[in-house]
Amino acid sequence: MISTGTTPPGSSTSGRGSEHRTAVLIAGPTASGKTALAVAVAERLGAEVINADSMQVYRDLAILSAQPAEDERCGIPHHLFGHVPASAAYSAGQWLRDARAVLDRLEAEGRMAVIVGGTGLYFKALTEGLSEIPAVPAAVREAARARLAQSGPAAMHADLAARDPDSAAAIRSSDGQRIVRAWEVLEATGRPLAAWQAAAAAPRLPLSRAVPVVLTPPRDWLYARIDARFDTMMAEGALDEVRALAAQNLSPDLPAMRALGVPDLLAHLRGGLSRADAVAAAKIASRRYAKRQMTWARTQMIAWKVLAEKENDKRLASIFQFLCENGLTA
RNA sequence: GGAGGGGUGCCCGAGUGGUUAAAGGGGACGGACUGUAAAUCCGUUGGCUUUGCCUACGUUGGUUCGAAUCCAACCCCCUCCA
Repeated sequence: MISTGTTPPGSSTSGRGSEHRTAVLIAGPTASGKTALAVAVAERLGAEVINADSMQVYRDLAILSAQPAEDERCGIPHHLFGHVPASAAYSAGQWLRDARAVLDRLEAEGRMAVIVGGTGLYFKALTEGLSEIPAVPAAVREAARARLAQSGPAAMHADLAARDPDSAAAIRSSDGQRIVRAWEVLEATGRPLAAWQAAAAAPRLPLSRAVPVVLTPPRDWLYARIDARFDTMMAEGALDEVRALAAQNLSPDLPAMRALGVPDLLAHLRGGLSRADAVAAAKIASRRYAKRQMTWARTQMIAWKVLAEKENDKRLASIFQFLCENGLTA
């Protein structure tokens, strides 16, 4: 019940000195101002910043994923930004392992972490746990994808249902991506995905040990910022970034190749779309993504503290008030 | 000035007499979500006093039991000829 703006004194979140919170979690839609807020919080706490954004991990997407530039980091150590190549298919599981390693080190040093990003699933994995599932060999993954491409989602779903009814029942027959996932796990491990997921894993950082905040700025304000920011990205060389990506000849299925703006700018470079149309399409895709993020915040981050204001100093004040209530001072 | 084409819901666009509040797409809005999650997928989208009523296919009028669909006039847009 820390989701109601200002937490009244004496509520369940205060006065329990035994639990100490080791990280500030900052989530929110794209272009909501998370990066600047994270640095400001980290500065005051002597903390280090950890990325929780599925696209900012790719070094080839510095501009398009809006990774903080050197001067924006204000000398504070940043982790898991641009640490993997676009040719890699990163994942929530991989992120959780990477984040765990950084958190372990920071905790050993008695230092706090500010974990910031827009990927709801990553935060969920961190705070609620992610089932331990063996890695699926690349050959199996490719075979599963090939099967989807050939038979289509409905037929593959039917095949899955025959072999693994439990997993299939939880997936729509139109959801190719999840069907493939269930299929490849079954193929690789001989055990249904649903069975693996039924075994809960202990979360690395339960919410009770963190200060979780979600930014939920007014939508009109956000959408205007998204548009303006994409124009800035274009001015900063987004097209060159995509050109460099194209030169690598990567599979279009790779996560980095599907980052917001990449498919549209790629289409433009190949002549299928005017620059103006590509930019417009990228902005629309970004707004739709922001909307999904807000839905996630509203429905999945029930216990998070909601920061609806758009001014950074007000956001900071709310966060530090929350910290004080929990016996932490900057 | 002449010939032809066209004006449809927030936008694009199908529809040429009834089963059309009007296909499809886009946008917008709502939602799902345990390893591609900036992904993938689902729903809603004229109004209301909601088994019905009202408003709606450029405008006005007409034909018809019945019109977005046929006719007339007018307004606007595009192409070609002068």
